[in-house]
Amino acid sequence: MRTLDTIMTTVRIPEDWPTTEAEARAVQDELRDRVVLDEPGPPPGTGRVTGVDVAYDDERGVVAAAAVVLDAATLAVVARATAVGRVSFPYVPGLLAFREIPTVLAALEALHLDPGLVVCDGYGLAHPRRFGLASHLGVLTGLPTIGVAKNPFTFAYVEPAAPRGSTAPLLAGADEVGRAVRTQAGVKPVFVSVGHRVSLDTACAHTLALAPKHRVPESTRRADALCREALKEAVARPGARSPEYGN
DNA sequence: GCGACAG
DNA sequence: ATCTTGTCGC
Repeated sequence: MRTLDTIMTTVRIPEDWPTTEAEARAVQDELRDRVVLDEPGPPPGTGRVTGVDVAYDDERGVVAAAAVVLDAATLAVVARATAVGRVSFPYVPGLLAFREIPTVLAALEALHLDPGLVVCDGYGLAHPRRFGLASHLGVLTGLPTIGVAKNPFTFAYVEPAAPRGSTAPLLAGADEVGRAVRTQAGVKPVFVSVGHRVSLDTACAHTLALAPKHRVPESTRRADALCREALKEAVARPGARSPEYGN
């Protein structure tokens, strides 16, 4: 048995990618009703779960994404892919998807296998316009997606009880837009929301199953480590993959 | 108008 | 996200 290969690719930002905040918000308003909310989603502990994450070198305008596929039952790594490109949008709260999606899409496509449930680092429905990164990625790919964030963003939440597995609503006014999930006893919860084609209960169950030893899901931890590696490599050896990172 | 604000 | 040393703990 040899080391698992990592597929590496580069990104080209679409010609019609939004340039201004107004354009980006318009895209969100146009795509938001394509989110599917009436499917339960894949059962936890079966099939595949894929973590995606992105790392940046804003000085050089370089971005790297990683997609790591896990066996949902064992959490063993099944496949990995990375993509490197140029930053496509500045960080603007509420518009994170426009900064992360081109590179994440390239990494997912490079996988050449069904990713199963995609776990994003950020939010889905818990978003000012109910269309965060996870929902956006779901609509673009048709894949079931969820968002697991490390911070409550602008939302209010009730502190979950101390035991692992405790949950409490994440609130936008009176609406439960997500859930605070305690993945480790006595440790700050993570904030789970529905992306696309998955129920909130299923999203929370997957999150708990993916975090048996750490606060953050194993999928996200693996993707985080891999995209950082890819970014280092890309900055150290520009053009090693293809000229100008594809752009 | 001012501050807060996923990554 | 990223900048950053040492340090306590499994």
